[in-house]
Amino acid sequence: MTAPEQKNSIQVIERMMRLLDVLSEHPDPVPLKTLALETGLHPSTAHRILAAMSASGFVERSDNGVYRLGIRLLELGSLVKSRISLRDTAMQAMLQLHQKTGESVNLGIRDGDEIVYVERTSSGRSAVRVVHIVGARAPLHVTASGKLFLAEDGPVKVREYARRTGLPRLTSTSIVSLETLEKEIDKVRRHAVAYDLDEVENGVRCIAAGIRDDSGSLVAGLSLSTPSERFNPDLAPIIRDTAEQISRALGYVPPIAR
Amino acid sequence: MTAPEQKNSIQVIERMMRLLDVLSEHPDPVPLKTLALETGLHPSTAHRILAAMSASGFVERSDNGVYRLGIRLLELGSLVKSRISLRDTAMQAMLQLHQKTGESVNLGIRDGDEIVYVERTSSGRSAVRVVHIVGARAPLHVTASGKLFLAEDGPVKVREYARRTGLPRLTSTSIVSLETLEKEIDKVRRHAVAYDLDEVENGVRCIAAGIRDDSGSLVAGLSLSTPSERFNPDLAPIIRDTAEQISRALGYVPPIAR
DNA sequence: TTCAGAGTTTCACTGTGCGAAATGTAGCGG
DNA sequence: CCGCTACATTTCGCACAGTGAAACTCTGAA
Repeated sequence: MTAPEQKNSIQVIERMMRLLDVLSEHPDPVPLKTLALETGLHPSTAHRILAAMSASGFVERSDNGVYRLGIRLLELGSLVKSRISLRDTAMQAMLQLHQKTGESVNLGIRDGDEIVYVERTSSGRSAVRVVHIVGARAPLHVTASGKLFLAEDGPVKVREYARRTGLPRLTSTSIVSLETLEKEIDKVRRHAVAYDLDEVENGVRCIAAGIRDDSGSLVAGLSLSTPSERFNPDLAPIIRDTAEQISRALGYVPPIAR
Repeated sequence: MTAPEQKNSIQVIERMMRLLDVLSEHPDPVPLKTLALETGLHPSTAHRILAAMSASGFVERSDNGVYRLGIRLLELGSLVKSRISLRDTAMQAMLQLHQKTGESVNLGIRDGDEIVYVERTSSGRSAVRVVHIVGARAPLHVTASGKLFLAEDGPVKVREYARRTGLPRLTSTSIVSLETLEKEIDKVRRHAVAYDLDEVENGVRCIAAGIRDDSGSLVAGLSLSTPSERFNPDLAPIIRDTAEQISRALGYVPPIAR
């Protein structure tokens, strides 16, 4: 089997896509016969592929035997949407912030007990290394963005996080006691901004503010990283403003003043 | 080839779904090696299936060779969403309820033993996170909407549900015994309204009422979610009225008063 | 430059997906 | 009720489509 057609091609998957295409063209549920006709597949072949897709939720088969697109597509589609809109929306604002400040700007999202950096504007001036590279991860309690998520969690979850992780030390200034962490988190909550002062990597400091989506959820941390000697806390308001700008673009509606 | 495994099963499609599952669990793009490891597939097999999915838009492969879920899933997912016929009908009433109460309103439908959230009005005031995101799922017995569906099932099916799922605990207040669940379901039946008191997510409470279609079937749960400290059971009648309004619009005819 | 690791391509092999045929089901009309 | 039709579902022998191992290529780090 060396046909040139084999390149980038698996027959079953292509047939499956054809079935999904036909289903997507029909507003109403579709019977097997129609699907077989419009895809050109043998009815028993179509039947079997539809059964496999039905088992995985890609297709839904009702009692009277008609098929429509299934709920798994909605779930996966929602993931795609949420992952695209955050990055695309954030990137422009990040580049502007980068130009204003001359420092690297990072976008970090939460994955369990860690921050994962998913976007970054590059800066020739930055001495920042390993930690803030796209794809890199770091524990919540030593990163500015991570502290935002812990502040969102509330005291019980912060304690659970501390117990679960043991608050590992990365540098001599890392927070390693629950008491210190809780105090830090309180400050984060009050100021809606967080700092990382040489806590994850020696010689690197960050300021971060939270990005929220249309449901009000904290979905990412926007952080500015600088070498320690260039650290400037006066940049906090501008970082907060940028994060708020991105949040609004994501559909976030700030709380009514109380 | 007569293995019992063949029932409802096509190996390539199952492998494809496994790859999609892994990608859905990773917020960031994933390299081939990781995908092969986490799915247990041989790298060349994974590579080929990913290439086939990439050709159809189910997966997107970037220049540096990492993979993420693709745009075709968003397209198909949007179709699924738009075709849930109750969506348009419900949305207007949901927005009104949202305005009246200032809280987030969710529309959840049943998929087997879980509730899937298919619509949501956003609220800047809500601290609600992961669970009620569009596309998210949660077990029936710990969600207000889910309890409506269990009440509709009847005692035999509720017992089967409990046996089948083991009533997994999500929080310290989750219902985990059949006896407690049956009592709760009885209350739901009597009041035509259901509650979720920190049972699926700490710090979040819901009130839900059922939406019925023209055949009288329960087709969705309309729920109002609030942070626990803002929980107000006095909102139950207004939620019930809104659900009834939507039901009527779907052609539901209430039973003759008795 | 070399080397290691990841990604990509090739190919012999076999078991998985295939279509034809048989069987089952539902609805309709007499 | 029975017979018919159309569609759906299941069965099964078969061959080719999908497979994994090996070879090859590429990339980045030392």
